[in-house]
Amino acid sequence: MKDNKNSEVTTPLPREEQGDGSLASKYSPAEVEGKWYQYWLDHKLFSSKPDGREPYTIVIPPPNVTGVLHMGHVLNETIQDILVRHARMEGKNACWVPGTDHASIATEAKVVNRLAEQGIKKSDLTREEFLKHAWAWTEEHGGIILKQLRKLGCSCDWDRTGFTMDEIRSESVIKVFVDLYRKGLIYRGVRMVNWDPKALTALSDEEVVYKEEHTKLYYMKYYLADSVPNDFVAGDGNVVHKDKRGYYAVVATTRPETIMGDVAMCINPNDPKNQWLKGKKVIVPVVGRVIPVIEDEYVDIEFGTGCLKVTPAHDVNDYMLGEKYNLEAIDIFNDDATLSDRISTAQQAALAAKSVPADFVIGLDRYVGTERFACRKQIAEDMTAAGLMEKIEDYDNKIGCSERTGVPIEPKLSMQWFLKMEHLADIALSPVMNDDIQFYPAKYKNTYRHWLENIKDWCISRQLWWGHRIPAWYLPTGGFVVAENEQEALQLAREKSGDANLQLADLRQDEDALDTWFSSWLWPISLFDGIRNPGNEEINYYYPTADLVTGPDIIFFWVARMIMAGYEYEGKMPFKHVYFTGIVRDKLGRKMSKSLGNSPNPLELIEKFGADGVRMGMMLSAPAGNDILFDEVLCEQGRNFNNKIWNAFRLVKGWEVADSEQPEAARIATQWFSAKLRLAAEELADDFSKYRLSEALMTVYKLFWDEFSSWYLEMVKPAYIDGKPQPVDRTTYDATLQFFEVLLKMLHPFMPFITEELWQAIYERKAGESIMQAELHLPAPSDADRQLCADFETVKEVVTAIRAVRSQKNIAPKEKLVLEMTQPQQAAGTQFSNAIMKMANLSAINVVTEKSSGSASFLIGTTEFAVPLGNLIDLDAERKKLETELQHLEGFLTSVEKKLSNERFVQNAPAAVVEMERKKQADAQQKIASIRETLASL
RNA sequence: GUCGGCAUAGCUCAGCUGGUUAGAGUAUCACCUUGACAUGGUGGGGGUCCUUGGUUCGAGUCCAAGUGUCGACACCA
Repeated sequence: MKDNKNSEVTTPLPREEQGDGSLASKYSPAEVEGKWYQYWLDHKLFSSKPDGREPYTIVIPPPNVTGVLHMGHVLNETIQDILVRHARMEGKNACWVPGTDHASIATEAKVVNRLAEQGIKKSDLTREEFLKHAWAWTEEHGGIILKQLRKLGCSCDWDRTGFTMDEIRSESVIKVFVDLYRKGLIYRGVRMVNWDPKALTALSDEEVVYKEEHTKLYYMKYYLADSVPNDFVAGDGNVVHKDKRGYYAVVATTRPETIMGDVAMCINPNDPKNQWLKGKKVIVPVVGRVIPVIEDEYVDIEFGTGCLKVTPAHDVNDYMLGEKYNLEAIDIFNDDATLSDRISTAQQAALAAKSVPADFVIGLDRYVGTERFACRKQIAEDMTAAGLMEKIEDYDNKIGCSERTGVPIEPKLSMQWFLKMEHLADIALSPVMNDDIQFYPAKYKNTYRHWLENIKDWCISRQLWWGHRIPAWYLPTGGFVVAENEQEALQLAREKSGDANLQLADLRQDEDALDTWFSSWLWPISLFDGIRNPGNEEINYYYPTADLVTGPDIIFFWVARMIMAGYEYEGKMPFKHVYFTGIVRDKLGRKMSKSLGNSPNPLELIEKFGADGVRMGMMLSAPAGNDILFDEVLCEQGRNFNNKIWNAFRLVKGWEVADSEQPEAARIATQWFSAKLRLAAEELADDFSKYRLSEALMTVYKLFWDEFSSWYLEMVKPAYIDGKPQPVDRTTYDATLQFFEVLLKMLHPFMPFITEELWQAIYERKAGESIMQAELHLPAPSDADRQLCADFETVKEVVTAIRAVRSQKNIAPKEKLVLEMTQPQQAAGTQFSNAIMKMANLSAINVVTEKSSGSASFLIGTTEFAVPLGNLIDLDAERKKLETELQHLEGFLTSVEKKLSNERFVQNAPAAVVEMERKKQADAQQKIASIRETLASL
C-alpha cells in the first residue's frame, strides 16, 4: 500500500516554473504535498522515543478499522495535528500514536452482510471459519483510513500504529478482565438487558438511541374473572366498563402483542376511578390467562386508564414490578424477536388451570414464528374482530433503537457479564469536577457528572464473535473459572472441581465477546503496553497523555471510561485536557449524510484545494464544542491564502539585493514589524493555551495578509525607476527573510505543506532538516513594542484617510499629493513620515499653521490633516462631510458631559475611568473647535 | 418532564473580572487589470447586542422572568 505519488523523492526545491525561469504565479499543492510527506517519513521526523525533553502525547481516537475518511475525521485529525505540530515546535517530544478500532458490532455486521451477498449465513459457519472471513475483511479494508490521514498531513508516529485487537491490546484486555473479576467488580448474571434482535446480541444502555415514532395506543378489554360485588356505587368516582359480556377494565398499551406475557394488571391504590378493581382478577384477552390486579404507586393515574398491564419479561419497569411482587416472567420472543412457541404452551397451561369463556380466547398457535410487528398488527385486528378492543388512538412515542443496526431493541432477560460501576464512577468523578482534567468547553462537565451520578452496571458481554472472547471456562460439573489463558484455566478448574484428571477438552470457553469499548477504554495505557508491562519506560514517559480530541457523543462510551481505567490501572489521569469537537454540518446546518448527498469527499476536496487549504477551511470556523457549518467556500479561502503566501514569497525571492543604504521607510517598517511579530506571538500563545485554534489561525492569517503583505511589504518594496525594479538593500532583505521564516513557523501547524516548501526554499537547509523541528521562540514584547505598534495604527489611519480622499475624488494612485498637518510633535508626523509618504504616495508632508484653502481635511486623534486639492475640491460635499462628523461629535460630547455632570459617577467610578472621560471631553471639544474652524474657512 | 448551552452585521462568530457611541472573517457595493498575487488592490455601506423588568454612577457583559433555538438525561405503559 504505497502512496502512489509519494514514492519518488524529488530535489529539495522543485517548483513549477514559467518559461523564463521565474516562479509560477499560482501555488500548486499537488506537486508539493506528496513530496514533503515522503520526506518527513524518510527522515523519521514523526517518530518519538523517550528522552530528556518534556513529552507531549496524543493518542488518536481510533477510527473503525474498516472505515473511510469523512469530514468528521478531517476536523478531528486536523486539530490533533495542529496541537502535535505546535508542541513539537515548542521543543517538546511530540508523540502522536495512531491506530484503529476493531469495532466489534459494526465490523461483524459488515462481514455478515458481505457473507450474505455470497449466500453464506453466519449460522452456517463455525466460529473459526467466521473469524477467518472477518480477518480477511480487516486486512483488505483495514488501514485505508490511516493512509488517508497521510494525505491530510497528519504527523503520526506510524511505527507505533496500534489495533485494539492486536496481540498487545488483546492480552491487555484479557488481563484487565481477569483482574476486575478477581476484584469482584465483574459478575455474571441474568438481568434485563437491551437486546438487538437483528445483531442478536445484548447492548449497553449507551448503545440505545431513542427515535420519535408515530405509533398507536391500543385500549384493550380485560374482563373481570370474578363477579363484581356491590360495594361500589356508580358515581363514587369509579369508572366502570360493562358490555353484554360483563364488567371489564381497559388497559392502554403500545405493544398489544406483549399481552401474551402478561402476568398481572397493576393500578395505583390511590386512583379513585379504579377502586372497584382492587383485589379482583382479570382475564387477559386473547390469551385467557387469569391474572391478579396488583396495586403500586408506580402507576401514573393520569396516563391512559390508570390500568397497567405487567409483562415482566419485556419491559424494564414491569420487570421491577415483577421482582417486587414475585411474578413470573414469560418470555414470548425468540432471539430474533419472532414469537416463540412458549406462548402457546403457556396459554394451554393457563386455560387448563382455569376455565374462561371461549369467546375471550384466540389460539396463540397462529402467532408462533411471526415477526413482532406483523404479530402486533395481526393481534390488533383479531382483537378488534373479537370485540376485545375498546379503541385505537394515534400516539407519538420514543422508541429505543440499536445504535448500530437501527432496529427497535427488545428489553430481554438474559445471562450476561456485567461490570460494577460504582467504584469506577467514584474515582472518575472528582478529577473532572475539580479540573485536574480540563474539558474544553467546560459545559460538558455537567453532562459528565450527571452520567456518573446515575450510572448503572455496564453490560460488557456481546453475543458476537468478532472481538475479545470472554476468558471464562465452564466446568463439566457446573460453575466456571476466569483465567488469562487455557493453561491457567485448566489449573483453576482442576482445583475447583477437585478432579486432577480434568483435561482442557472438558472445559468449554464462553462463546461471547466483549464490548468494543472494553478494549478502547484501555487505549491510552495499552498503546504503551502499560497493562501487560506496568511501569515500563514508555508508559512512565508518555503517560498521562496531554490532550484528547474527540466528539462529545462518545463522552460516556469512551472518555469517562478511559478516565476510570486510567485511575484504576495507572493511578493517574489518562489525559490532562479534553477538546470536544462539534459535529460537521453543511452550510445549512444539516447533518452530513449519504442520503442528502451533502457530505463532500475529503480526498476530492484535498485534490481541489490542497490539504493545507482544506485544513484551513475546516479550522476557520471551528470553535471547540460548537457544530461546524462546513462550506467549501472556506477551503477556497484557504487555497487563496496559500496563493497569497506563495506570491509574497515570489516577490521577496525576485528581489535583487544591493549593498545600499536602508531607506528610512524600510527602517521604520522593519522596526515596526519586528515588534508586531512579538505581539502576535504573544497573542498566539494565549490562543493556543485556551485551545482557541480558529482564533489562532485567524491571528496568523491577518498577520500575514494584512500586516505583512499589505503594510510591511508595501513599505519596503523597492521602487521602479524607468520601468525597472530597483534592488533592495541588504539590511531590509535580510530582515524580510527572517520575518518570512517566523511567519512560516507560525503557520506551520495549520498548513504544514506549503510552509515546509517555502521554509526549505527561503534559506539553504541541510538534508533531513525540517520546519517541523524548527523552534519558534520570540522574546516577549516590550512596552516600547506596544507603543510602536500603537503609533503605527495611527499611521495606518492617516494613510487610509488619504487613500479615501483619493477614492472619493477619483485621484489616480500614481498622482502624488501633498499632506499638511498642524501638530508636528505627533508621532505620525515625524519618525513615520517617510513611510506615510511612500504608502500614500505623497510628495511632501508640510507642517502648517493654517491649512491651504481648497483642501480635503480630516482628523486623526486630535491632529488635523489636510490634502490640498486646488480646484478638485467640491466645497458642498466637503461641508456636508464635516457637518456629519460635527453632529456625531456633538452627540458624543453630550453623552460624555452628561456622565461627568453626574456627581455619583464622579464620586463612585474609579479615578482612571473619570480621567478617561475628562480626556474624551477635552478631545471632543478640541475636535469640534477645529471642525468649526474648517467649516468657517470654507 | 429535569438539567444545561446558545441568542451580537445578510452569514459564521469574537467581545476576558461591567467602563470610549460594539469588533473580525465572509458576503455585499463602488473604483482599479500598477510591476508578487483579479485566487488580487483600494475605499465604502451594513447592528433596537431576542424581549421585559431589576441591580449599578454606568449593562452586549451581572440578576430574574419570558420567547426562540440546540443539546444531554429521564421517560407514561
